[in-house]
Amino acid sequence: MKKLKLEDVAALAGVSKTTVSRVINRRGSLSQKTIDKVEAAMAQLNYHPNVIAQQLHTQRTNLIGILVPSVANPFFGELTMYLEDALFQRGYKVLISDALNQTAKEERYLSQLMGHQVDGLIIATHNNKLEEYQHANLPIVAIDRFLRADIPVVASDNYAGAKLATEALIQRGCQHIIHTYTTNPSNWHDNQREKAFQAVMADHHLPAITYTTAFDCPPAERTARFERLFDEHPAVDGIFASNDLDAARLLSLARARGYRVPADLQIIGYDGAQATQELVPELATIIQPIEQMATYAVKLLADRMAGKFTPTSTVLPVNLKTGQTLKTLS
Amino acid sequence: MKKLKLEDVAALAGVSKTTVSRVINRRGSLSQKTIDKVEAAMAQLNYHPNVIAQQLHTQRTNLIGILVPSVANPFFGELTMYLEDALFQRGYKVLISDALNQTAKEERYLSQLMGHQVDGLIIATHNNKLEEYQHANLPIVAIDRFLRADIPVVASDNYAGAKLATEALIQRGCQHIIHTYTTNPSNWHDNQREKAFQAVMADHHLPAITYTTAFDCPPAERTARFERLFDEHPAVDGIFASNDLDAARLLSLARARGYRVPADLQIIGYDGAQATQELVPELATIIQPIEQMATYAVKLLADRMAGKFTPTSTVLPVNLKTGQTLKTLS
DNA sequence: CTGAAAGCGCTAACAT
DNA sequence: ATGTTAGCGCTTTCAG
Repeated sequence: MKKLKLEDVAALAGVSKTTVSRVINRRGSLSQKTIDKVEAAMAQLNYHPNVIAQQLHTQRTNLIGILVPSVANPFFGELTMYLEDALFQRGYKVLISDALNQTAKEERYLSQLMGHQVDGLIIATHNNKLEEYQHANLPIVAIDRFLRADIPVVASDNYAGAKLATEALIQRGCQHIIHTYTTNPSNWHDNQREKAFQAVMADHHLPAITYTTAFDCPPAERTARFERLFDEHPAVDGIFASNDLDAARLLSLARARGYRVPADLQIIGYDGAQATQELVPELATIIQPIEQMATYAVKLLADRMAGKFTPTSTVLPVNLKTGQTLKTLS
Repeated sequence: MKKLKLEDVAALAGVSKTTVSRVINRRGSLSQKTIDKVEAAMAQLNYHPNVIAQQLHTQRTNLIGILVPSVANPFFGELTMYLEDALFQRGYKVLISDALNQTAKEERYLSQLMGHQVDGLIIATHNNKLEEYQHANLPIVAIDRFLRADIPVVASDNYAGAKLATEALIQRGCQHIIHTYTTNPSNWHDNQREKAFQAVMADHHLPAITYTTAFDCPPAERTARFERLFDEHPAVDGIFASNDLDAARLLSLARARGYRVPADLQIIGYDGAQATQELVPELATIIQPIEQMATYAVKLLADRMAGKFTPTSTVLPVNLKTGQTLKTLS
């Protein structure tokens, strides 16, 4: 099967390439007769325009690159799904890139994505080497992380969420609360969740204990770290884990050690991806508005691409989901 | 910031466009001096070649489209991650498309993917309208579903997996076993897991009870269906759920009804995605070799694109993961 | 209303 | 070892 060109259609329809192009793009003025002829010819040949050639001219690909740490993580999987859907509705297709916490891979990606292969970029990864696209005048939107002053950020209300979580534990009688969270290059200097945790604990005159793990820490090591948490704080009666995967891990470690949840120990996570809620329905958590975050990010990106004014930062509200890992308030 | 062309670099380096092109592609013979000059010029201008123009010439995009039901599902999220990684290593980028169980969306996608915007396609969705790409001479590989005689399939050993699951329950004393699975256009005529379940049950002279849900059944309705399962079969003592999300759902419904797991009721799921194992570590399941499935699919696609011979069907082995939802064998 | 011709930015013969 | 020239398939002035 040889490649069909505009010319082949033109020849069959007995018109010029220009006319066929006009019919395809519904541009200029055509007689109905010509339109019919051309469309018949296209159908007969099963002709599909060569998108690449079209793009060469318009210099647009209608492709949006999205960088995530890993779609295998339920939160980012769901985020990706909503991003993809929102972009699809605006006529864009999605070039996905799983950074897999590998800085090298992410950098290669960024450099490849330049040269106008994508019309825009949505970034949700941690370990960005900003220099790579420092000079790119590519519209970019970041999700939940500050990249550069001129890149708009869409995030959920991390401070309010962490406050909700911490207060939920305190209200239910916890005295010995530990906060676990993941450190990464984009939050080490300004972690809203940690700040809220510290502030709420201070308000209640409680000691604020914190355990951190690196963003690229492998699962086994992460478990070891949490085992140590229980070794060092056997009297812990409340845990606020900054993501649901860690919360679930802590929950099962605690049960294995004989803690009764929520009687001895209460646990609350963070994220609230749909799949997580279905898999671990008993887990209390802070639900981020994943769909809205995606929708806003796409809207912002579209505005940027259209050269419109965009807010620097967009914060969306979160929700507390109680569950059997928390006591019921009397 | 205006657009940089090969010509700008050539001018700065004091050579011709061709030479710059040769330097970029490391083709032909160049003097080291020229190479240095050109690379300095590129660096100074922060020049990135226009990928679209390159593609117009080669008629290849190095883009592979992948169609999945939803990356928000841990199994497909993980599959996507591995596919992406394997493709990236071969120099391809991934155009992702979440069918979201919407036939209409999937069809629009398929038609857009034609016109040589992607060099190949990996399909893991259920509701394909094959006619759409009937005429496309696009290399395609399917994952876990038969699409057409000339499209190679990569799948895990569904028959062996279901056999393992069913026998695990029987070995542990289950007498009243129910199999739940999802029906979709690609398995209604030949569901290996259901067949294995039927066969093993028959071998043991046990009644084979089956509950099905449609692939596009919303979560709430799915839960209702499972509630009915318990209403109609209160004496159920073993459940083999054909995916882990359903298994987890059944587990929590059962606990809510007062079943002790595994004393009264044993449950085993299917899929074994990493995230699921971390979130619900107690769940016994059949682990599909997701990474290998992805690797093979990519290898097959690469072979197809290279015009090489490829097997029609590739079956990969699965593993039983026991867990606290099964009794321990004495 | 339609066609001829000039590019879009790059690569690959074909010179030199 | 390097430059000149002719396209890749399409869109778009500019004529008619």
